[in-house]
Amino acid sequence: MPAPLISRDEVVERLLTVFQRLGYDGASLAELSRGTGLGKSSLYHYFPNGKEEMALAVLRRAHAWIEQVVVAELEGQGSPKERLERMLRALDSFYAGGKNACVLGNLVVGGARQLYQRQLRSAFSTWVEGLESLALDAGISRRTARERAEDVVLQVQGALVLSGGLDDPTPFRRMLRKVPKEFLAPE
Amino acid sequence: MPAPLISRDEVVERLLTVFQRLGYDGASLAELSRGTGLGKSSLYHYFPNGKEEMALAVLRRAHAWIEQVVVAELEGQGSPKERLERMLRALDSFYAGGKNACVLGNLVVGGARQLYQRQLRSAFSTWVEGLESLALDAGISRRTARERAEDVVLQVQGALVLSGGLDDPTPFRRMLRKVPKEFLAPE
DNA sequence: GTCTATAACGGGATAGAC
DNA sequence: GTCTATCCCGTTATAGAC
Repeated sequence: MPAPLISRDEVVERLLTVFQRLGYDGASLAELSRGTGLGKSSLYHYFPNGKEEMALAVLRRAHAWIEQVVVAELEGQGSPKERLERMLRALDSFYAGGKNACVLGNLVVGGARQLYQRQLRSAFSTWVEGLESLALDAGISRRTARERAEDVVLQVQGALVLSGGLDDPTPFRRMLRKVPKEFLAPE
Repeated sequence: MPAPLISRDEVVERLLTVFQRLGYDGASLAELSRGTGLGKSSLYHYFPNGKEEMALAVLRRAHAWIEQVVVAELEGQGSPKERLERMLRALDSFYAGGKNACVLGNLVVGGARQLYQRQLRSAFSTWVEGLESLALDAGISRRTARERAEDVVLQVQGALVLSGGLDDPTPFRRMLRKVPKEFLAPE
């Protein structure tokens, strides 16, 4: 039995980019096949439950990425400002400067919403809680910390929608500069 | 020839709620039929080019709503603060306190994005420009006015995504209270 | 304008060979 | 693990009666 040409993680990564572009309902098996370079049968070998399982794997991958990259940066070395800016740089790169959409945001739409509400909630919560911890580290009061944490995620998501709608990455880039000032402002 | 039971405007309005819930790819003709109470044939009577034309009509309706409700409130009577708050109340009612999604936001996803980029851009622009005018009225400098206007739309969209993802309308409600303070703050 | 029926197509999913 | 072939169903779309 020949070793797979690409790892399962790599497959999930590629599936993610398809769901990110097209959303759940828009991501046909044909596109998922094209995007991964695997035939449909191979996809079903990896994911016996089909598309539903693929999206689930993608959401788990997104959650892991939030934990291992986003939150990890927030909990890393340096001042709160430096840590926040490292997280924003990771987002900037992941979202290609505002040209890509957010998988989570795109999976909140349509058929996927009901199917994956728990996973979505969990992923967003992890992200918010990571930011909340950072705010507390920065000496922000407990109540304000939660609000500012939610505000960051809210502004990232909103910037992606607006930049997508205007077909112009400017709002996203401006958001990246604005967020640190607001997040760390004295109360 | 019997008069139609509901007006074309009413049909478009109902189509809008379906696209708002399910996005473009998720809105099947069966759902559009259910949502309007019209048979498929009747839908094709109103929209000979099918779903593509339905979504176009919905986007035109959304644009008209932005002009005739959102921007109209911004240009209405009263202080800038009052006018902004009237717009936010209109949004609160339209989005059902954060429980509904935004049609525009949901049509930025998937197959619809390429198809309707011009209309989306135009709708978002009208909204931003209405807010920009209000900011200028309120004595905000030209440069800041544009940024604050974009920030409002960005925060509305972000709040809808986050509230949708967390399945909790709290972020949306908090955004409604926060926006007027930021928008009209001294520079 | 609306209905029933149906064509034409694409989507998700499976079977079995290799 | 991957391929080819195929099935079934939902979806889009059209035709024609009323």
